[in-house]
Amino acid sequence: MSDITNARGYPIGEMSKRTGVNIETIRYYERITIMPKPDRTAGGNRQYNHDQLKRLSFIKTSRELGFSIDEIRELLEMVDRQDFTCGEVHGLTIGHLASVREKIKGLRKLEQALVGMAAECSQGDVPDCPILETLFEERPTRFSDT
Amino acid sequence: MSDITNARGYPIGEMSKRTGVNIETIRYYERITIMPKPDRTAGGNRQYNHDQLKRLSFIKTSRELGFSIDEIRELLEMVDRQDFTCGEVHGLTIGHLASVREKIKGLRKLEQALVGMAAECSQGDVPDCPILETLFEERPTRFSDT
DNA sequence: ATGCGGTCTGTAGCCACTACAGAAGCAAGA
DNA sequence: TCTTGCTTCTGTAGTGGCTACAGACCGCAT
Repeated sequence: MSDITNARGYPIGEMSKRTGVNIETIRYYERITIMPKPDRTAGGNRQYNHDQLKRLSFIKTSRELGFSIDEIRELLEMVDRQDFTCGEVHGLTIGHLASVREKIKGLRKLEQALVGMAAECSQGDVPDCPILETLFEERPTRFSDT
Repeated sequence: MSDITNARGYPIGEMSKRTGVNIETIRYYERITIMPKPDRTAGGNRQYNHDQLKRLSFIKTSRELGFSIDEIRELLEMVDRQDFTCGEVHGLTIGHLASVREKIKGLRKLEQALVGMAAECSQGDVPDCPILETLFEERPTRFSDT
């Protein structure tokens, strides 16, 4: 728990604890080259530095925000090359925001459809169910092209 | 376009056109046994009947409503065995509805976070971006545990 | 020296498809 | 009957973003 640990670098488990990213996932990120190959101990164990911790944390936060790995790769490449402008990053974010809103819209429609079906249902012991009837319609008007 | 086609059964392409399910996906559904093995022509091509068309259409609609393959399998098994009650189906639907609402909630939070980040951004030509700064925070308060 | 937990590599599995390759079927026209 | 051209066939591998092993090795405390 001293800063010597810090100076020596973080083993992978420490990285995992600090960021909340699974150990297997950290190695996966290295394999797909969004995390760099870290230093190794004499015995071959990974040793990360503080920059790498920040990078992993960046990836984690971005994933939580729903950015795809490719989008994150793009962001990180801009950061690495130091040649991004605020406008570019903004654009990427807005684009992602649009797709999130699309997803929400889709899920809302879906929610309404489910609510509608459930409302028609008696919930009784009878083997006669309006939900199944809806699902068995050949061209359910519910989802036609709204 | 006559009903003779109908009497002979539908080839897989016709099934695909009528339901909007990809041909490869129809074969996949057969492989994972949520669609039955259909009859074959002398030459070995699949020939579906009307019940199978209805079944595929059921699967398609359910997928559009976000039911997982396993949930659909469960519904279909109840239908096949004829031993479901309206209450059971209702339960499955309500359970699914809850998970859809969870997803919407998550996406809304995510949306707000993105909006917040984007709002702070000047969108200018400067290589100094509050969005990236947020992403690089070690423990972004934005997502801590709300 | 020993024990025990952390870490290593490599591979396979998850979900729900999708995308081929290369061969064979099928219907219509010449 | 033959050809043309579309459809369908099987089997396998790839997608995204991890996750889960197995079996061996590392590193630190006692």
